[in-house]
Amino acid sequence: MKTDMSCNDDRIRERLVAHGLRPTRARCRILALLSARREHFTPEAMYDALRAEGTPISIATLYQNLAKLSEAGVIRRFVGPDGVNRYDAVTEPHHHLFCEVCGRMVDVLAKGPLSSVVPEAVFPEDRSDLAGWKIKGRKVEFTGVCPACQARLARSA
Amino acid sequence: MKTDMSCNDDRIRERLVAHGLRPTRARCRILALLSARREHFTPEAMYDALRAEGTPISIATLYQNLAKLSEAGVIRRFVGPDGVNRYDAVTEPHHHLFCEVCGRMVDVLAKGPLSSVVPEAVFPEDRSDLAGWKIKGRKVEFTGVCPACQARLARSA
DNA sequence: TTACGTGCAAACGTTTTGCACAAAC
DNA sequence: GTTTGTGCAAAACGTTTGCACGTAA
Repeated sequence: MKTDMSCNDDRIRERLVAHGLRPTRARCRILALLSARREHFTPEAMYDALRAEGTPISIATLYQNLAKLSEAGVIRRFVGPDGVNRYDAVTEPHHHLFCEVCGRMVDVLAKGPLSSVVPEAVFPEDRSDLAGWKIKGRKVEFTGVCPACQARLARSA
Repeated sequence: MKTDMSCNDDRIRERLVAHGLRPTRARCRILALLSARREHFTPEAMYDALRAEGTPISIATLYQNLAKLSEAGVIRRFVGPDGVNRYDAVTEPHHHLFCEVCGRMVDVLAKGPLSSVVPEAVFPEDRSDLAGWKIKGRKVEFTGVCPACQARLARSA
């Protein structure tokens, strides 16, 4: 029997409180969604997913909370190669893989010597371009076609 | 004496024709602008720059042509970490450096062993996440503070 | 009870589109 | 002469804001 209209997952609730945010209904739903799947939702996709789950929230509340959660550091905002805003709940450093067919974006948590993924060739000898800059972050973003889309394309070809 | 209202630079004209595009006034101006400076213009910045040069084009024409030129492969569209569309006329592979203070974006044409820029640490052993994907592109994007902004900040501190 | 969160509707800035006229071929 | 590009104004899009009401502490 569920009498509480707000957070029913203590893990989620605690994560919010630990970051100084009230564990409200909307925030719990958003954070639960982002934590459950290792997927990089767009605001639109979140709106649809929450509605499909039977816990719809208004689009204004969604945006307001995405901003709050990002500021507080509970989630992370970034922009995909298609220019669309995306969010994730992951805190470990990782990079992204973007499917140019379906637009899906997943994590690259990995892998091997970097040179096997990013050829040294694109990074020639001297580094004068970086001189004088204070580098604070670096991000590697891969673009390609996901297994599902490859299969679908092969079938229709 | 300039009687031709369209392209007066043969290099630019030829580049357009080689890509199957008519060398119209607007296209020549856009491509000339992007070729002249090694800068990554936003649509807004291009609109202002063209107007300042005395060769204004309508905002609709600008967007229409940025789309055409990108499709044809004459210029390249990408999205900065701030989510703003940017364009460049460079065809060689290179990466980008984004100043989080002033928003300026410049090329990183370079440099040294990749590991000196992107620590191997962020790329652990196994590569299973990439399994099944057809990787078509990779982009390294650096975020930081440019020399000018560092100096300005140091002065006001 | 007081501060804060929510949802609606309206506003916003950016990008796209429909259409008449003009330029390129 | 036919096809394509241009510019205006209007529309569409994703995101933000003002405000009245509801919820958390």
